[in-house]
Amino acid sequence: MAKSFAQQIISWYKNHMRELPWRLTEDPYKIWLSEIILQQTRVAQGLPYYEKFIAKYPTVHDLAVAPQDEVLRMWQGLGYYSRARNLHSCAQSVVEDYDGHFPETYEELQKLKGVGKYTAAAIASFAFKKKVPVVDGNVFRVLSRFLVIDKDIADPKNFKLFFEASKELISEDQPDLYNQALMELGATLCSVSKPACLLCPVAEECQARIEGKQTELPIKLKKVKVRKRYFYYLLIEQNEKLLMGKRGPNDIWQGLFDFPLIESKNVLSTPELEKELSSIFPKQKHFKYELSNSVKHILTHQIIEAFFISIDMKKAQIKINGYSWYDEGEVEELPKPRLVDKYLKENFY
DNA sequence: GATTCGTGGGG
DNA sequence: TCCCCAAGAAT
Repeated sequence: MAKSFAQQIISWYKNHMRELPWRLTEDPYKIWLSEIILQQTRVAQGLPYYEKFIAKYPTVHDLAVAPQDEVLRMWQGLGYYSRARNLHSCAQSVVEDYDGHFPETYEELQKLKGVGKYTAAAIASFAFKKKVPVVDGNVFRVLSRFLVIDKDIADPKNFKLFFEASKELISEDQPDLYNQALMELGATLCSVSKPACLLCPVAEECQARIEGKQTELPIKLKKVKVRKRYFYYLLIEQNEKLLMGKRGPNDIWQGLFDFPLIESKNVLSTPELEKELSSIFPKQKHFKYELSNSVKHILTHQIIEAFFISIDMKKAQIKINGYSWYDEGEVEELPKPRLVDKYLKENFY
C-alpha cells in the first residue's frame, strides 16, 4: 500500500526539520510560550525573544510572579502587546487554577487567555499527543493547494472546512509530527509566491500542481483599510527627567509608555500647533520649542506620522494628568513602542 | 462577525 | 514604494 499523505510529509519533515528549542522539549510551558510568541510572527523574529523569556522565566511560576511592566518590557519590539498581557495573565491562571499544570485537552486549553483554536491544537498535539489538527496560515495554504479548496481563507466560516480536511489526513499515532510537518512544509517549500514544487514530497498528488494552479491558491479576499494618524509627541525634560505616561485601553500600545501627545487627523500648520501647545500650557506666554522631522511608523491598520517636539519650559511648574517624571535609568526600563524607543535611542541615551 | 490589535522582511 | 503577510486572538 502506498504511503499516506501524513506518512510522506512526516518522513520529509524528519529529514528537513530545523532543530528549534521548542521542538526539542515536551515541556508544555515551553511549547505554550513558543506558540504565543510565534503568533503572526516569523521564527527569526521570535527566537531571540523565546531564549530571553526562558532564561528570565524558567518555569510558569517564575513568569506568574513577575511584574506586568517587566513582562511588557521583555516583549518590547515584538508587537501585538495583548499577547504579553495575556501571557502573564495565563501564567497566573495556570499556577492558581490548574496547580501549575497546563490543561491537556483542546477544549480546556482554549479557556486560557490568549489561547485560541490554533494554539490550543498546537499545545494539545505537541505536548500531549492529542489528535487535533492545527490550522494556521501555512495549513490554509498547503491544504488549499493540495486539495484545491477555493474558499476564502479570510472568512472565519470557512475555518471548519480546513479543520475537517486536516482531520481526515492527520496521523493516528504521530499527530504532533503531522501538524509540525504540515506547517514546516508551508513555511519552507509551499511558500506564497514561488512554491518549490520540485522539492515537495507530495507534489505528485498535489491537485493544484496537477492543474497548474499553485500560485492562484489560496483565495484570500479581505483587504485591510489603513487609517492615517499624526502624532505630535511632547518631549518635556526637567532636572534630567522626562515626562512619560502609560497608554490606556481602546487604542494601540496598551500598557506601554510614551510622551504627552497631541493627535491630529492631518498635518498641523505652525499656528495650529502653537495654539494646541498653548492650550496645554496655558500659563506660559512664550516658550521655545524644536520640531523634529517627521517619522513614519507603519502598523497593520494605521500609518502614523510622528513629530517630536522638544520643549524648553525652564523652571515652570508642569503637570499633565496621567504623566510622571522618569530619569534616564527609569526610562530605559519602561516598556515602550518601537517608535518611541527608536527616537530615544537616537536622540537621548 | 467585521475590526483591531505590531513589527519586520521579502518580492 | 508598495503590498503581502508571518506558528492568531479578542472583542
